[in-house]
This record gives sequence, structure tokens and C-alpha cells, in this order.
Amino acid sequence: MAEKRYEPQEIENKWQERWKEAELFKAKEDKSRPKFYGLEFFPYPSGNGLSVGHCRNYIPTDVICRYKRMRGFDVLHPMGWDAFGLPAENEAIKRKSHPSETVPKYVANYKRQMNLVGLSYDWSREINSSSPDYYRWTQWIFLLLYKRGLAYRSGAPINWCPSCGTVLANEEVEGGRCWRCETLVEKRNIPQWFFRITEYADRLINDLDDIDWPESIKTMQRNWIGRSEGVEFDMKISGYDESMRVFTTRVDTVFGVSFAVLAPEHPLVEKITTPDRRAEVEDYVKKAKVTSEIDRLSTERERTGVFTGAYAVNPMNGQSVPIYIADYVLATYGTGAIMAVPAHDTRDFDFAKRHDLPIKVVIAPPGWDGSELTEAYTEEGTMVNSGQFDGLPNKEGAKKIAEYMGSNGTGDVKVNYKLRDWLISRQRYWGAPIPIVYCEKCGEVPVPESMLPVELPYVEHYEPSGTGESPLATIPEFVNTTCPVCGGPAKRETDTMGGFACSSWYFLRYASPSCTDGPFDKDAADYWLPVDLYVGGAEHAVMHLLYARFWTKVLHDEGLINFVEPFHALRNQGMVLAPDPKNPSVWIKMSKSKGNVITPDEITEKYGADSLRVYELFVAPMTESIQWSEDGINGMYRFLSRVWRIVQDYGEFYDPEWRNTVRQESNSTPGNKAIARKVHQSIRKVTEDIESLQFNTAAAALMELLNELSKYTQNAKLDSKSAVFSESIEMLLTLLSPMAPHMADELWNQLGHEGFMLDLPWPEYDPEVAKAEEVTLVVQVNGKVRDKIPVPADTDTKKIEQLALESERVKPFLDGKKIRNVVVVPGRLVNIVVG
RNA sequence: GCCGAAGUGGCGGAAUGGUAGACGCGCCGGUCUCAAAAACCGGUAAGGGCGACCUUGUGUGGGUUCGAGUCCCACCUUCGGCACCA
Repeated sequence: MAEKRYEPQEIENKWQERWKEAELFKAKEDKSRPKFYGLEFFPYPSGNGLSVGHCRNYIPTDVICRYKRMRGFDVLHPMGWDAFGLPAENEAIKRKSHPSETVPKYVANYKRQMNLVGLSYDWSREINSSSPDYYRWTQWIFLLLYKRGLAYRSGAPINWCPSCGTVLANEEVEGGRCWRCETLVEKRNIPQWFFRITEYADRLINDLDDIDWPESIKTMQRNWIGRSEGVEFDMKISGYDESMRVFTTRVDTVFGVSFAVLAPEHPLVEKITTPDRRAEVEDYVKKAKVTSEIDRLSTERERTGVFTGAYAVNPMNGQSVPIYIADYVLATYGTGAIMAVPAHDTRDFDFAKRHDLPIKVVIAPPGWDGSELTEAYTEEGTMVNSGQFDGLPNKEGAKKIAEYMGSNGTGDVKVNYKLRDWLISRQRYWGAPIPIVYCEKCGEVPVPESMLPVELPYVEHYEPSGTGESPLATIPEFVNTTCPVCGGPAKRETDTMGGFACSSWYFLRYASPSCTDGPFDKDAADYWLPVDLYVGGAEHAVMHLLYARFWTKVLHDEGLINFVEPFHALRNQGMVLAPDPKNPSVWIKMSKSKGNVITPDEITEKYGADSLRVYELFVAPMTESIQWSEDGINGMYRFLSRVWRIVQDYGEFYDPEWRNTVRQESNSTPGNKAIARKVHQSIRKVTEDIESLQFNTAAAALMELLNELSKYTQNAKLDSKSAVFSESIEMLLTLLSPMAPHMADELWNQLGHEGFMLDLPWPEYDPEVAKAEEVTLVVQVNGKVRDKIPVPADTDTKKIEQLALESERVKPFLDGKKIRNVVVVPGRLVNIVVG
């Protein structure tokens, strides 16, 4: 047989064409079979194209989808484009083009690259969030939220990114900076559209218990929502007919209040400040306004604040305490006012020290001798100096005080959240227009469903104005319209929705991507959803992954779907790291801006897509970051070349009818028996590993199988068709096919078969064949290995013990010592305990 | 500071409480070759011994157990997240 070298470039393109012609990856809705919906975060198409880093996201899902297909599932594995939004628009600006031109160009390139890697997407379901067919339904869902009272316009202070020229949601601000461009955000007061995600806070926390997500992401969401239970109560302000309402989670410490604090922005500040304090207070308020955002970034912040001149009364003991304003109290959380208990809160303690305020202990630490505290005591303890509550454990005291306050009307149990409503307006061009018009007579009017989509007009100059006004506001033909209610003159809302609106429901659209009478077909959504496995980066923990859960719950409440969580299992793939060109000993994330990108194009050109795929699967568990290594790829190329060669060298001994005789033949010689055993052990191992997403060890198992098979072919001296060899090579190719699909299909055809391995059933292992006949008995003395004895797998305990004690290697260690115990673990080891 | 994840050869990483280092990379030696590359075969935790073997070894210190990389306690380090949320 003429030896053919393994030239992946030749075969890969051929098979990609054949897969396409056969529509091999088209999702079938058989419905008599189980379904599997595998999904990756849909990317925004960038001009930089895909790197091998992006492939780390797509390859594992591709393997599991191909595997599930062979397992007999109806598989949905779609791909689409997060084409609306800031990243796409910024990129077009940078390249002095228009997003409507750049997006299709970049999409075509992404698609080309994805096919190059052999990803099994059903392209008949491709979606694009910037297409009117799609965003029409984004607008439709906006109106649904509006109808349900979950979308509203408000003038609360919001975060403004001066560089992006738009407002941002809270989730898009990281450490006081814009998450995209790292510019410091400013506070502005511009009326904006919000989604009332806070209404779903409790459900968003509780339902986390039912989904298979990384614990770290769940924790991040819980912390972001930040539920805390406490008590809200009134403190009367001396000399005024006013009181300040405060929130505390430590009502048990209320007898230790030695001052109270208002946020600088609190409306009461103006009213209660005494004339002699006014100048200083106003000065502080002014400073707080200007510097608070920047200050927040410094870790060692001073606990500043000023006295207002007013006093508040502690409702529990009637004591008057001074009221301060301080920027460590936030206007946006709770009531914007607190009771301060320096003895039991570290911030209040610092403030009290700095301003010379009393520190009164009311929760005694265990063994407390009455001395002064050197730092706040925030742990549990016994209540002291707390009137009738003295002597109670503080937790119990908290309950009693809350009850007492409830009964006399001073306070109530209250739950607060850190979560703020989701700000959706953007003063940018490239997004779905918010479907609202403002009529002089009728006021705010939603655009009727029949008039959707509100199309985004094409404009030459779409750059952000930076004034807080959307670029759409400069287009009279867009702005001026008629009121859908009264027909009178009206103006359109000119803000667009942030990109996270588009991505909050796209996974539903794939179920019925061309549905025209709704965002999706209910039956199709109920069949395919929820997503069984969702793979993407962890950076979306409190953005996309939170928003999508919220929208899913709203759609469920409207009766449009029958599930409440969109993504059953979630995994975060690890990053691909490459050396920093500025400092090659440092590994950093592969990115265009750092100049260390490797493209799949150059790698497939050199080694082929299958080598790239196996490399990214093998090098580490999918959730770990990896250090890119071309030597590593070459190793995978070598592995695949050896698979290739074994078919070239021994393919003539392959018999497609091997099933008839294989068990007989495999029992004929020890060599046959051993390789058959390895084959069936490998089927078990690879199956289990793919099921549990441990692709690295699955690939390692295939390498082991190949190593054994190579030895077998060298020793067996094959001279005619062999059922044992045939089973081995067929199983090797089958198990390899989800990871290296091009090579598998090529060799499968070279062995004389038609069609695609994807259409084959996944093999089952035979436990009888996989069973080891002989095991290595490890003999330990006091836990140290002293001998290894091969024994038949079914040797009984007594015999094992006897063999161990008779071992020549073991004897010297028993010499002159008393045997105290012999532990026998059948099939594994013996431990002789001497003393 | 709080929360989360993780520390294993030269490197990436394997190990239901039961032979630590599977598999791969790199390196060393060999075969083939005029030579090199490729390919193939063998070796490769550290220390000791001619050797069979022995000793040590999974971040540190304790503990539980016949037996601990794995479980428990304390600590150290790295990475990721949050950033005064009362």
C-alpha cells in the first residue's frame, strides 16, 4: 500500500465541504429522542477575527455536541452575532467606517474561521442581533416589560462615561471605571430608562440553588444582589418636627449608638444644619460631590465627616446623639442614613476615634473585663448596657428589639439589596431604538406592537455627541412622528437599548430563528430550552448572566415559556495566555491590543484544525487557563500522525464484519485479550470523561490506547484480516471523532466506509471484556510499599494475606517484629501493621 | 478588608482515602542517514548505592487513619471577584 503522509490541510477542507453539503449539523426535532442544547456566548464580531483563545470557548462545546449526537440526542448547536452595541460601534468608529458595513464583513470572517476549525454549527439558525427581524423582538420584549410595569423612565443620578459618551448600567462600572474603556465615570442627572430587576432580586438569589453553575459565579451573583435583612427605624430630630429613618442589620447594638450619620446628599442635611455649622457642612457636601468617585478608589480612605449641629434621639433609650454627615454613608443604599455604633462596627469605630466620640460597649466579648476596646468587636456576644435586654445572646436580643420596635411603631423589619435597577438607555447610535414616543397630549406612549420594528435609520455621522443626547436626536425624520394614540404630533425616544438587552433573550431565538409572529415559538422554546450546557467567560458573571436570568423569569411570568432558568449548566472556559511581548517571561491573556495574538488560520495552516482542537482539549482541564505552546501543538500533530500511519500501514487487515468473530478471536491469545481489554476500558474511560467534561484525560486515554495498539501491531505480525485489530482501530477512530472529526471521517472512509462518523452510534463497552484478570497486589508494611505481586483478580482475602506474608521482599521488614494487624483491600493492596 | 478558586517533577498536568507523577512537552541516549531533519526505540522526581534496592518527596505546621496529594484545624503564597452596602 502506497504510504500517504498525513496532510491535514488536504483532508480538512474536503470534509468541511462535505459536511456542509450534507447539512450534517442541522438540528433535527425528532422529539422522540432526548434533546441536547449546547451553546457558547455569542460573540460580537470584531475586525481582529478569532484567535486561538476564542477557540478555547468553542471546541469543548463542539466535542460534547458531536458526542451527544452520536449518543442519539437531538442536538441544537447554533451560533450568532452579538452585533448591536458599543463594541461593534466603537470598532467601526476606530476604522472610520459604518457598523452596517463592518458588521457583515467581520461576521463573514468569523464564520469562515469557525468552519476552518471544524465547529459543528447549524448555520441555518444563525442570528444577528442588529437585524430588524431580530431587534423587532427585542423591542417587543421591552414593551412587554413596560406593560408589566418593569420598564420605567426616571431621573435618578446615573453613571456617565465621558469617553464612551453614554450612560452605563451599574454592572458596567468596575471600581468606579467604565468596564470597556477604564475611564472614570461621572455622576449625572439625565432621565433614563430602567428595568425593574430589583423586583426579581429574591428569585434571582433563590433559583441559583437549582442550577449547575460554578460556585464562584453563583457567589458573585449573590453578592451583587447583596440581600441583607435588618431593621429600619425612626430617630426623632431634636427641635424639629422631623425624624431620620435609618437602616441597620445590627439592631442588637442599638443601645450603643453614640452618633448618627447622614449621607452628604441626604435631603435632610439642608433642613437640619444649624447656622453656625452651615458653612462647613456645605463645603463638605460640595467636596463630596466632586471627589467621591475618585476617592472611592483609594484603599486607605480617611473617615472624614462634619457635625451638622443637630441631634437625633435614640428611640430605645431616649438619648440624644450628634448627627454628622460623612461620605462613608451612601445615599443610594438603605435610607442614606445610619445609626453609628463605634464599639461594634469598624467604620463607626474609626470615625469615632477620629472625631473623639464615645465608644460604648453593648455586646460583651467572651471574658470581657469591662476595659476599653482597641478595635470594633463585631462578633457575637452577650448584651450589656442595653436596659431590659441585658444578658441575652445578641442574636436573640436582635429579635426581641425588632419585635419591640414593631409593637410600638418606631421601626420595622426590612430587607435591603445592593442591586440597583438595570439602566438600559444608551446615548449611542448602534442599538435597538427604545420603542416609546412622547406626545404633547398623551405623554409617554409605547409604540404599538403592529408598528414594530422601530427601525434604526441609516446615518452617515453616528458618533456619540458627548452631550448626553443620542445621535438619533439630530435626525428630524426619525424624531418627529405622530402619536399612536391621538394621531397628534409626537417625538420619538432617541436613546437606544444597551447591547445587554439583545443578549438577554438570544438563546430563545435559536429555537425558532425565523419565527414571525413572536420572538420565538413557544413549543420550540419549550422543547429545546433550557440550554443544557452554556460555555463562556466569567467576565459576564453579573452582567449578561444576571440579565438573561431576569428576562427569562419575566417571560415565564407572562406565560410565554415553561421554565424559569435559561441555562441549566454553565462552565467558564479558561483563557489562553501568551507571553507579553514587552516582557516575555510574563504570561498574559492573548489579545490584539497586547500584540500577542495567534490566529487559528496560521495554526491550521501549519498543523491542521484537528491538532489545534486536540491540543486545546488535552493541555489542561477546560476551566483552567493555559499557556500557549506551539511545541504542544506539534505533539498533538505527532499523535494524530501516528493514528494516520497505523491505518496506512495496517488498514488492509481491517474487516468491517469484525463483530461476528471478534470475541472468539480476542480470547485466542493473551495479546489479543490484552488489546481488547484496553479497547473496552478506553471506551468506558473516554465516555465517562466526555460526560463530565474532562476532555484532557479523555484525550490522554486515547493516546494510551494508541500506544498499546502500536505495540500490538508490531508484535502480532498481522498477515490477514483481523477482527481484534479491526475492533481496535474502529473504536479508536470512533472515540477520537468528536475531537478530531476531519481525520476520523477521512480514515473511516479510507477503511472502506461511506458517510460520516457523526451518524454512527457511540460505542458501549463490554464490562466482561474490560475486566482485568490480573491485578497488581501492592504489599505495604506500615503503609510503605515493599512489594508488588501480580495475582488473579478474584483471589480471596485469605490467599492475598498469605501471599503478602510469604513475600521475600516483605520478610526482612517483619523480622523480629510483632504483626499487629493486616489490612486487606481486595484487588488493591495489603497493609501489614507491625510494631 | 470580605468572598471564591488553587498550590504536585525542568514545564502543562494525572491520581473513587489505597502503587504519587498517567498522558503530553522538553531533555538525554540509541537506530536510520555522508550529514541533518523527520520517524522509530529506550531513559528521565530528588539524594544515596556497581547493583538488587534504600531514604526523602504533593506550599508550611499540627491532627484523624492500618494508610493522607486527597479528610479536619491553623497558617503562608498565587490568581479571580467585590470595594465603605451600615
